[in-house]
Amino acid sequence: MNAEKVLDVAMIAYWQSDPADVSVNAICQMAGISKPSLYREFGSEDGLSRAVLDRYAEQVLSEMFVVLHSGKGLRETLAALIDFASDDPRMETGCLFYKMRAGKHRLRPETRARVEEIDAAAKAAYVAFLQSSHDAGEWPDGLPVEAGAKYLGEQIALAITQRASGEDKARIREMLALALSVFTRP
Amino acid sequence: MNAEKVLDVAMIAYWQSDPADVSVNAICQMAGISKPSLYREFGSEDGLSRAVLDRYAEQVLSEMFVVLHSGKGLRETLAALIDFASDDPRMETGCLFYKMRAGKHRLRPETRARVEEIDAAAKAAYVAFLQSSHDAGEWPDGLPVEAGAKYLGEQIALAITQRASGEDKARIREMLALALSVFTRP
DNA sequence: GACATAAAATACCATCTGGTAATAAAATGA
DNA sequence: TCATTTTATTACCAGATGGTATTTTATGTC
Repeated sequence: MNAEKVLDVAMIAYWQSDPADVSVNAICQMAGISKPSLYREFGSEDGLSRAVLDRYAEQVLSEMFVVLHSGKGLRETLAALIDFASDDPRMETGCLFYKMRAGKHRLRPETRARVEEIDAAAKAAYVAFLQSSHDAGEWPDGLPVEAGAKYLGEQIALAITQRASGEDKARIREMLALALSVFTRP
Repeated sequence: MNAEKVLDVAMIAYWQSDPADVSVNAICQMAGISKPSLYREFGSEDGLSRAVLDRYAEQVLSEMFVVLHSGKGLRETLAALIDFASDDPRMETGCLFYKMRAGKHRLRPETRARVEEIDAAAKAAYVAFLQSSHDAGEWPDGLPVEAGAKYLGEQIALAITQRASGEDKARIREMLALALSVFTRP
């Protein structure tokens, strides 16, 4: 019984469809283990999904944060975000974190709390990025950093969520670029 | 056994939480009827949810379309859409149609087909509205009408979906206004 | 080999789901 | 008034869900 293998199997299953649509039984079957084994390792379904989310955060989400903390300019970073959201093959079936956030009311306490933590961390990263752009003077007048950060985060989430529903990549890029053009207005 | 009353009860339940989280049993209990009564009237859960969606379309969605077909100018209509999405008390718990669309993979065939119909009708309404704005000359260069329509529709959906998650109305308005400002750039 | 210990699996539990067969109640017609 | 037909209810079904008590299998130690 390999805990890491189980986490991988569960992560892929949750990620490709939706956490709410994948049962503990199905995960056991896919991982080739018995249910009591899984429950001894993770305690509950909540414990499992929380562990999966942890793994997803450090394996996938961390790379998104890298883009935000690259220290490059506003335009370049926005372009990288657009590339990631609309073209990266890893986001082809959407983002597990956004799927969990969208169905937050269906999550049990541990996982839900972790989702909120990550959400707060992401928001902080967006704020830090936009604040540094503001300090560098590349920032439109009359738009508070906090509001811009929230807006940016939601637009990225929307784009990635649309990837999960099979939307055309070119169109997603087009729309996201349009949405983010408010940051680079002449 | 009053079919309309059952539809009302089911609509409110689906609308306030989420279609996927309300069981047939729960609806029967809330409506004070027995399950076989419901099944004789609507045939299946799919039949019920489809009937609920029909009712929702003619009672609620129709009013959104009225705004689009009012014949007013671009700015005024966008302002009305922003008002509706971010302030209308009926959207306080989100939009039943958007909830169904977001969980489309969980719907059975009848209801799913109806969702797709309504989606197409909404898209057509957005296109018609933007086309008339284009013909009136109040339209930014370099943005195809089709792309603008899709963008507009998704931004409204995003705003209303955020209402369902308890987001602050003022902030939603702020973000939606920012997103739609691309249509009224100087 | 015998024995304790840890890890696994089988088989089960209560609860819920959508859906129905059998049945009782009530309305309707002659 | 009595028989027929509608309408509603009770009681049930098979299947799935999250979760466990019990039993089996392996692993090391004397």
